[in-house]
Amino acid sequence: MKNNCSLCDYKSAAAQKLTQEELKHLAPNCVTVKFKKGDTIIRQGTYSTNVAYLKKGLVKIHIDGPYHVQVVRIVKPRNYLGLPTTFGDKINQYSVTAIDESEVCFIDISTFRQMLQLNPDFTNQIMLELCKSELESYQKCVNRTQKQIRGKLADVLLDFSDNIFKSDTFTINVTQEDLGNLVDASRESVSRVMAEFSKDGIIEVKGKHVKILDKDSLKLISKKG
Amino acid sequence: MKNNCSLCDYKSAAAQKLTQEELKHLAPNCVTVKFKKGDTIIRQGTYSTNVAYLKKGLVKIHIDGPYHVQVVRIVKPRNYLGLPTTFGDKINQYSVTAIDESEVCFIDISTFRQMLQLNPDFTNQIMLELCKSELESYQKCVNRTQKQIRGKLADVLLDFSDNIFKSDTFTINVTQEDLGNLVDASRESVSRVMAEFSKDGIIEVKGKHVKILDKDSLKLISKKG
DNA sequence: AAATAAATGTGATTTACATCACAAGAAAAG
DNA sequence: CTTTTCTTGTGATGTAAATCACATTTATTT
Repeated sequence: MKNNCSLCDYKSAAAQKLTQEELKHLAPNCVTVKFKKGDTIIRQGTYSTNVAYLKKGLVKIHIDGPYHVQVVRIVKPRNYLGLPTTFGDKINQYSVTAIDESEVCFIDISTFRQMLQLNPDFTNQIMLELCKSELESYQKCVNRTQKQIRGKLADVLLDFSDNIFKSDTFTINVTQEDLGNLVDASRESVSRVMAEFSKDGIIEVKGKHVKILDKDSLKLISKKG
Repeated sequence: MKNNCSLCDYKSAAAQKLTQEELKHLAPNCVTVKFKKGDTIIRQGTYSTNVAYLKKGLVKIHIDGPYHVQVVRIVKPRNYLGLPTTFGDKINQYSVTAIDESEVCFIDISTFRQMLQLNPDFTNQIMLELCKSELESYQKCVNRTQKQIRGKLADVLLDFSDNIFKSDTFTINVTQEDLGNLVDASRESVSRVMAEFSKDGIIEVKGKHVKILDKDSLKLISKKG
């Protein structure tokens, strides 16, 4: 697909720091690829050759653990997907899979490096994002290991509502097994807790469609476990 | 303390990319501070105003979790301590405490930013380290949540032996409570597992002094749980 | 539309740890 | 050197959540 990065409506915060000149140079060195639900965008263990950037859709980042997969996080558009794995290691340390139909822009790594060399504002923004996501991953890990399932599921529901879908009603295109892998619980436990939340009138579930009825209760459960 | 960064024997991989000129500029903008065992180097919740770099000693990075502290990791010299917390947020998102007597170099953040602007090799190295540590934190989180205590303790002992002390005998200046917070277990469980490892002839413990007798067993336990 | 596969719901059972409770050692403070 | 505080060891008890085992519902394929 022929690109014109200058006109791209989905520029990252970092790319917005680039000059017209630099964007013109970027255009021939990146490709946009569409993925269907369930498609693998990045596969753990393969060589990482490009920086991936999510323009549209929704994806999950996941790692093969010693016993089962762990879903590290759900990522929404306007975020880079493979920065640490592209820069930090030649081999991808995690997989990325489309949850909804998605559009990903793959940027040639040496071109990306050139941008870093040329434009300090760009670099600064990228570093900021790297740092933020590292801090976030520390915090997430603490919650994962210390909170119990009810609290973690409440967190996830709040995250979906507040950050990802920005709405009290949303459709989660992931199985309960995925949710389990996201909060380090078995799918049975997820099922039970979701049923409990429903029964208590905190959420309303119709298939994959979720409506949050009582956000305050969720916040309380998130805090108190 | 008056600095001469050019002559510094503890330069980071990144700082080694700096020119004499740049090092000269760096010198008046950083201070080296000594810390005794138990001293707080960075305190979660306070403003972060400097980049911290560990020259000598040993420190732990820890976060206050919802129920108890989590020791994120033990850091050995020639590593930055506060990059994500300094760049990613105005407020420190974690604490750093000296485990052994330590020397930390505090670098003024605007000077550090200048280096990033001036020297792309420096920047590249810093970014590499950021990415690596993010990947590492993903991996650690997976292990933390999926392995059981025996496996996690084996990991820690192997990490001490292979990476931190680079010796089969070492002195861990941390309590079993700390070890518990490092592997997400109670201090009682740590005590029990250590006793078990001792009984099985895998390690020899005399107070805080540990000798690894059977590394292969540890590796096996690390893998199989 | 029928057949097959995938995802969920729910009870019964098991388990790895936490927590509690207290004893005994080791360090630090007086 | 003695007292107090911190750290460790070890049993008994409790518990959140995994696992097992099916039943049932919802998708997908043919």
